[in-house]
Amino acid sequence: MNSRFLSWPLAELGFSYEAAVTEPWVQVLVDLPGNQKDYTYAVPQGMAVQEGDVVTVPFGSQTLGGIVIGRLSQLPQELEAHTIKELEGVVVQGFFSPRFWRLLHWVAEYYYADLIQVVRLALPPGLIAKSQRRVRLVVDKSLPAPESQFLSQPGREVLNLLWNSKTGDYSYRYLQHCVKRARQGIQELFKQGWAESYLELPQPPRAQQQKIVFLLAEVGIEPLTPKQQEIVNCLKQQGGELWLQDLKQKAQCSDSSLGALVRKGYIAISWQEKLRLSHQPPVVGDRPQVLTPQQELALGELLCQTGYHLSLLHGVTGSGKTEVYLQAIAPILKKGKSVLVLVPEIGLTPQLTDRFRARFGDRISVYHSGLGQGERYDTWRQMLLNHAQIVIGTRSAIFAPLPNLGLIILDEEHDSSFKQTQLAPTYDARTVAQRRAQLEECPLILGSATPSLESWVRAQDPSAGHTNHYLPLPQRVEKRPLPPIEIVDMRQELRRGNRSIFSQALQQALIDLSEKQQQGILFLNRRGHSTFVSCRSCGVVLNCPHCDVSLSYHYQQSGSVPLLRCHYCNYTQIHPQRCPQCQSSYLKFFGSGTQKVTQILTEQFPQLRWLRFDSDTTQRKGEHRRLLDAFKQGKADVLVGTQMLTKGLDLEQVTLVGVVAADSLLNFADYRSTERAFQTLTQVAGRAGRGAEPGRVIIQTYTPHHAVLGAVKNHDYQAFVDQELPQRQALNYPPQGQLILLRLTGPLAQAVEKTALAMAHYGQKQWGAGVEILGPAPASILRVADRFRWHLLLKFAPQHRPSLDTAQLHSLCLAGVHLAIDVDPVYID
DNA sequence: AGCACGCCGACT
DNA sequence: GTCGGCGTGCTC
Repeated sequence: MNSRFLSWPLAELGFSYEAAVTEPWVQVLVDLPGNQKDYTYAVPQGMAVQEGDVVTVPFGSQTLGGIVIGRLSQLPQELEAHTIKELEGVVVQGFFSPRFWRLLHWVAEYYYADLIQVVRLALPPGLIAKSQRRVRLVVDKSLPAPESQFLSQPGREVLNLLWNSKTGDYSYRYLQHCVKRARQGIQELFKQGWAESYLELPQPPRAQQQKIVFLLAEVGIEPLTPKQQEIVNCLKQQGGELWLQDLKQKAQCSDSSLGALVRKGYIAISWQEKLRLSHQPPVVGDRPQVLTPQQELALGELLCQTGYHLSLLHGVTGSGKTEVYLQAIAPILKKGKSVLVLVPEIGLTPQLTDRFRARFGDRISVYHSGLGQGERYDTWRQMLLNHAQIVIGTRSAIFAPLPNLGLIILDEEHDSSFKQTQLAPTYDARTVAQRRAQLEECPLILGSATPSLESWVRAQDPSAGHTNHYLPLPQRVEKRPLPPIEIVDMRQELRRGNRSIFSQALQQALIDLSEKQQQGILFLNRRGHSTFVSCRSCGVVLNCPHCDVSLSYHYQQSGSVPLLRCHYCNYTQIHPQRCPQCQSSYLKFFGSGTQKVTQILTEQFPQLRWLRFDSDTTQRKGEHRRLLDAFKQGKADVLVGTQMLTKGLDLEQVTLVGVVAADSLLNFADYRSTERAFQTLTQVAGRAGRGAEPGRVIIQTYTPHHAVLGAVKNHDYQAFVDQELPQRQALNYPPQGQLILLRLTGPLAQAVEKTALAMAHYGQKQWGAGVEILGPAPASILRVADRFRWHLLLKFAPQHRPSLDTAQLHSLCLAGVHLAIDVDPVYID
């Protein structure tokens, strides 16, 4: 008997035997790429199932893996009982530990996201090897072959194939690829009782395999349709073999057209183990270094922590935070526990991973979104093994399923890439890390030269008792000085007749650089050549057709076509010869980007060799590292780049840092702009003088008396806090108050605006006086990629956090309008 | 992911 | 009409 039949009467009569009877249905997140829904299954009698168990379920014609995300005592209304299938079996019990499961629930609740979206973050793609449907002969092969006149053509072909194979057994899929209308043929064999279908049990996860497509022939007997020809051409161009996924994307085709090609014998599809590319260059082993007294002090404090603790390691640039991490990790590993290290971007910090690897060897694994599928799966499997290890990863690695966690470290904790902005859940790895550390009862270390105000306040919070610690490292290692910072007033340069983008001081510093054979960095936060193009005759500015922003001018190299590109939606067009409005040929470029700076360098300082380091030049995988290695080996004198330069690069030979224009950092409109400007400038300044030679920093600006510049110049974090914190407190912004941003977007301006107004109206009634609603207001750039954007900002004291009814909010959205809920937003644009 | 379904054009 | 080709949408 089946538990469904036993349970129904109870449910219908409204009995609840909660303690004695487990719920008859479960919600299962099926392991399906891109699937957002959960599916309901019946629990067979005698099967003990819990949240977090990995199960196999029948799904369509296949058997798939999934994870139980909830139990149901009642069937959802829209489902009919007879459509519900039973769970097939439990593969692993207690796959997520109860505390990890609680973390996921907490994240879903805090960020107003569906549990399913959170669970997905913690699961690797291809959770379970899918079980295969197979067909095998059940006739005795020592007897003569069965009479096949009862069969149709496909039936005969299938029988033939099976008969001639050694085992009389093929996968359903293989038969279908070999034989036209194989389905029909197989059915006939079943009817005759000559064959049966069975499920190959799910294998324990094996080496990750992917489908690969081989080109067998360019010309064949059967003619091709244009679509098929296109696929063949595409495959040929790629060298005759390509991963199925890539081919489908490149040739824009579906599997039905590929199936046709297989039948015609042009291509073959098979499984192949995906190459794992994590062959890292070997690193020389290294040993713990002698610590400075300050490092010693901080480490001492960290080493005596047991249970949950939060420490802010506030170390100025070059103060040796990494060495403190390394020495804090060693005893944790000795105790047999694992360590999670989060960094903003793996690609930007190869030095950090190298350093860890040099110290701890193969106990390190790296986990981030840039990994290939197989690599990621392997790393993830590795993490489940219960031995002490270190995982270094980016934001999503905070959900790494490490059992027995002994320490979490967030390096460069101020970095905004720890916050997910667009996709739900809009989590902040810093916040999640704190919660996870509490649940795992382990210490958390936040490290930065420029801590976020939130973390700084939290670390000093007297009400937190003795769990919160502020650990300063105010000096650089080996008594190296922090570089002196000069603020240069560009208005005066102009008055003195210097129209160059380089001030006198910076020009002289660049000349010195080449004479002393030293290296320098030039920073500005604009890529491309010019930020906008305008017509001198009619004054028109060339704008993106899809966004309310100007197009940037990109000039790659002499010989290539100059382009106009939108930095918001990546729309690209060829730079026109003439003004599209008045046909004049006087188009002028304004605003400097990295390309223009390198161009001017070539003109004015031909002896200096430069490298450009921004998202245009580092798009290809491994390009970061290649550029940095080239620079380190002295193949260039100057590194010209954007924001990326600020992220923890440790380049010992750099003595000069020039900020070409600080103003674009100072003039942002949102409440964090001052904090961001302070962080960016301090970080980029910190790249200078990290080696034996002292450094020098030149910051060019049109607003030299801006208060932030004063704090940056004096390396004075406290001064920055003293200016900024009172302002935040006065207006109830974080860290005092809390924010939730409701982002509304849609293709129709009116619909978005109306929705925003309706939502504000609803909120006023619903959320009470403790919640201040700012807006609704159009975003600073109203239209991006043909979507209009409106915002609603909720501001409240932590105790007045509203409970948002997300279903209700979504129902307020007019047709085509999308709502994204961003809790603790970092950018409000 | 895989499979059915339905639409479309080419051919009996 | 029928068949193959091909995109779309559903799977508890």
